[in-house]
Amino acid sequence: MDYLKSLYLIGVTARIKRVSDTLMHDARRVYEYLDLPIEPNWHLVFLLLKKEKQLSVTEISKALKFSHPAIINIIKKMKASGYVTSTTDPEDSRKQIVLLTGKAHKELPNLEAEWDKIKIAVGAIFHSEFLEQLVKVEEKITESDLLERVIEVKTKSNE
Amino acid sequence: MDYLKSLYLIGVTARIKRVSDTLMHDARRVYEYLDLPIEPNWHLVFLLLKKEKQLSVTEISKALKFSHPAIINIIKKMKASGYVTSTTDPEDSRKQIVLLTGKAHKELPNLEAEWDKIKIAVGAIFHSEFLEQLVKVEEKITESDLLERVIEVKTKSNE
DNA sequence: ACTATATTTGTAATCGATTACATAAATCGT
DNA sequence: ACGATTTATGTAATCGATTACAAATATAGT
Repeated sequence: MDYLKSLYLIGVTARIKRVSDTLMHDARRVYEYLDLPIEPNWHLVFLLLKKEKQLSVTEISKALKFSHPAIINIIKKMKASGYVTSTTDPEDSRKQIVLLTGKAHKELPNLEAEWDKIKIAVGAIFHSEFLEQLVKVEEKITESDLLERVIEVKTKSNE
Repeated sequence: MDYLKSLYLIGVTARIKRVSDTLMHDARRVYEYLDLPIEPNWHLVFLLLKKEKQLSVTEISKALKFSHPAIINIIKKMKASGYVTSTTDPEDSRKQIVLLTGKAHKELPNLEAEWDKIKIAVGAIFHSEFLEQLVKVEEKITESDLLERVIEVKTKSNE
């Protein structure tokens, strides 16, 4: 009864987008419900900076695979909320070095307790079999993206 | 070396979004490359209307799981390109009945030949094992969304 | 040393789609 | 039959993120 599912390969892109959008939307609702004083996106920045101590904007954008303007925007908001500070790199004055504040470190244990709850809920939706398949899809896309594959198909069809 | 992958369940949402965004973006590039006179989104509307002959805006939005303003926008553009027409339902003057034009039916075979190429390329990225896992994820989300699951986890943790 | 190129950051414009809001028409309950 | 509610379409505002553009600094090649 699900039209998109009935299309198999034709509908798969739309279905992935639907899952993705639903998840992003629900994540915001979860953060509101849990009364977390941060946005879902900040989560990954927190974890990354906790691990790496200090990183430039570009380094964060590469690690999280967001565009750099997206990271600049997130950092701006996190700074306004007092969770990060940034200083100009003395060795390369183009770079902004971003790091967590004392407030961030103080609140991290509480945030982590809440993130653990979300993680359990996420784990109930995505089992390891899905994760394994997702890795394979990511590898396929990295190996050759959709356009390259279409070009290949088209080339072969013209032989 | 991939930070998001190293996070497993914490990064899975961001990774799905990345796959989804990449795919949507690549689809546009593919349509440009193939010189198709339509937008990727129209594909599903074409197929749906071909099958059902005529549908209202709401029926299309439900079948494709897009918001109704998104469908209105797509239909507006498809109409401007001469692929669909719409008339007011004589039995319910609120409804717009949308159907494919002669031009659409005439061009469908060519479009379908191009869509087949894309389908082969998509099939090389998403194997049946992924599709099976995706169905399970969709079922899990339909069964209980992320917020409900977090509420459940939280309730249990307070016992 | 100097010029061309690459990198980093920041801002503006754009995009695709959603939620919120508005209006008209149909349906339901009394 | 009529008022209240639901449904369908349409528009505006908003959103999150991207691409395009700009400016400053660092690096590389000659």
